[in-house]
Amino acid sequence: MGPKIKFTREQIIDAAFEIARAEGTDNVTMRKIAHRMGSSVAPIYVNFKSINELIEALIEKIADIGQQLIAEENTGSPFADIGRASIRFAMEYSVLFRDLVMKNSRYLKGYDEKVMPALIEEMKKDSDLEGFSEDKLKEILLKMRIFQLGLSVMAASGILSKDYDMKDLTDLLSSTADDVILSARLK
Amino acid sequence: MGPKIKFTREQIIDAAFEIARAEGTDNVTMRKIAHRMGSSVAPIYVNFKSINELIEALIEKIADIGQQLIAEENTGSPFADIGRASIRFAMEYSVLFRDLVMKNSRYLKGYDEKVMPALIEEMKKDSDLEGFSEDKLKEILLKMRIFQLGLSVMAASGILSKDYDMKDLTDLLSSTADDVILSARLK
DNA sequence: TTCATTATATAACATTTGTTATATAATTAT
DNA sequence: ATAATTATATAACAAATGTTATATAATGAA
Repeated sequence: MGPKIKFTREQIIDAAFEIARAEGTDNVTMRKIAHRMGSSVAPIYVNFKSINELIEALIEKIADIGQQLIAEENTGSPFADIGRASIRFAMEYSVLFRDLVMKNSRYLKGYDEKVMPALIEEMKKDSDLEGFSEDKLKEILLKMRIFQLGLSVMAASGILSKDYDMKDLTDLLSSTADDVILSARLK
Repeated sequence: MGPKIKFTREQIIDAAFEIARAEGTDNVTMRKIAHRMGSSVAPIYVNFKSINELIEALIEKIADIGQQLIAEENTGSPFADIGRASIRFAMEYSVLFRDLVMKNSRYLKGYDEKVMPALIEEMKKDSDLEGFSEDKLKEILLKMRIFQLGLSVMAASGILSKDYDMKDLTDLLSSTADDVILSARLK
């Protein structure tokens, strides 16, 4: 009963994603999505009640991509993997990264709070971090989250010279991790 | 020759600033500024050719306020002063800070490039930093700029728990500075 | 085959915003 | 005092956008 569906919910989100990736989530409009799909706005309103609902779904997709990047970085140390994934996200999706940090930080916050306890557990198994109290581990993690965020923002905002590539940034990240850990060791 | 001027360029920028402070630069409109001043849009168009020109002037005012905060933090160590000023800016003007970092990072970049050499010179006079090569000083400065940015973004984005106050953040900043310097000392 | 359903297209409407044309009135030069 | 100047107000226009009403046509059920 009814014609075949030509435009799915997923296609709509994908189209929105491509626009957001290039222009930011603020520049995603119903008509732009429709134009990119070669449709009118009608199929969009069948799948989403409003533009807000659509943007909400889009933000979730963006967050999912962040997760996917983390899953791809798999060196066995989740601590370092998340750092690298964050920097990759900031470099490859700089516009979206800025959107996420600037206007949807609740996603970062929520993710942080969800992952932190697991990271602390991972840190306890790390031989480099043996003998530290739980509080000390938390302090180290906090400092590294802060550094990682600063580095990601710099990469996404073009504040850093273009000379820095992915390797330079991850080296900087691990060098600073060493600094923080070494200094904690000596106290 | 003509009626008295009731709305100056400065008043216009001030009104725009208050709107931007609360709602972000994207939400500054001609009509909102006019309404806040109790005028029509006419006086604005006498002083600015377009909304873009006005926003440009607004961004400059925002950057000026950043400068002013730095000037107010005067402990003799520009290195630390800038860090504290950045955090204060992020906390007191969180919406504007995010605007500046995420959409107008060229201002930060330009400021950075202008101030970096002077900061390096200051670092050379710092007794805590005696004996380091110029390259080593640059690395330390870079790491601290990154950490400071991350901390400011966290403060501005509400990613950090509300428990952290200005003192906690500056303590965290100087503790990490110690980490980086100590670690550099040991290499 | 015929008809109900519904995915899609089109077009209209309301709102917001930048911008401009026109009118008004206050001030100053003469 | 009169006239020119101009700061301001008002209103209109155009463009962009979200949203909705209506029309069209494709599909499956009867």
